[in-house]
Amino acid sequence: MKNLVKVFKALADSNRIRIIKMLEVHPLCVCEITDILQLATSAVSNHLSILRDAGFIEDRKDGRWVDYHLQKSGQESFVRELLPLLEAWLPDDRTIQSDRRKAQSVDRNSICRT
Amino acid sequence: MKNLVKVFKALADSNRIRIIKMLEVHPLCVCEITDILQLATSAVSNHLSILRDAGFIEDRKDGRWVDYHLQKSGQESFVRELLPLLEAWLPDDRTIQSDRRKAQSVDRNSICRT
DNA sequence: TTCTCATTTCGTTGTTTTTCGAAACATAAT
DNA sequence: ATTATGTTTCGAAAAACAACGAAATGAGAA
Repeated sequence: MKNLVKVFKALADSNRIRIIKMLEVHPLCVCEITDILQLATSAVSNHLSILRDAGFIEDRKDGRWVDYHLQKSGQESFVRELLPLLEAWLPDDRTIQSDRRKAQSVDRNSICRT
Repeated sequence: MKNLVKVFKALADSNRIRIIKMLEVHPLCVCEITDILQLATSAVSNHLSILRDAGFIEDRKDGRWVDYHLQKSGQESFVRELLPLLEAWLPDDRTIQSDRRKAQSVDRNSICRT
């Protein structure tokens, strides 16, 4: 029960739903997500840790970046059943469409060095 | 998107999940749910209005009571797809089991007149 | 109508959440 | 080793949320 509430809490925020929907395109690092969401890096990092603790995503070091990707076959059964639903949802949402377009074309090398 | 967040926010609370799981047994009025959750009536009423606004439940007047029931075939597609998942989840949760047992045997006539 | 009683709304309190900027960390590059 | 840079953690401020009791509402019963 506690786990299920944690899973739904993770989904109860529009920025975190945007993150999941852009990770459906392909893995992204923190600075790329920050660039798309237009939030402070610390806020994005916090959202990512909430999604990770709920079982939706996993991180992997890649050079000096940390890539986040969806855990479609993770151990959390709630997540395994919810991710396919989410994948079919919001196909016509303007914000989601724009996010995903940006996710396809971001280049971390040109974006991150402020 | 706004709707989807509203749906997940509605599920991001253990008392509201308990309500949904007990309504799977059969419709209940506010005072019966209050008796099972052991909350103030006003708190239960508020939870019910959040679930109603999200599309999970509907109310119907029955004498001086208001019965709430699940909207399995409602118009909100997110809810229509989520309710079957929820129905399969938490079968072994002690709190849920106890709630559902109580839901089967509550008698509003003996419970409500304080 | 008047009374009763289940339910909703209101006002308040304490907790949780979201966000930011700054500081701390970690790791490549020089 | 030292610097540079992507990420995380910390501390604080504002907003959102859940709970309660009391007052208001509204629909049956008398």
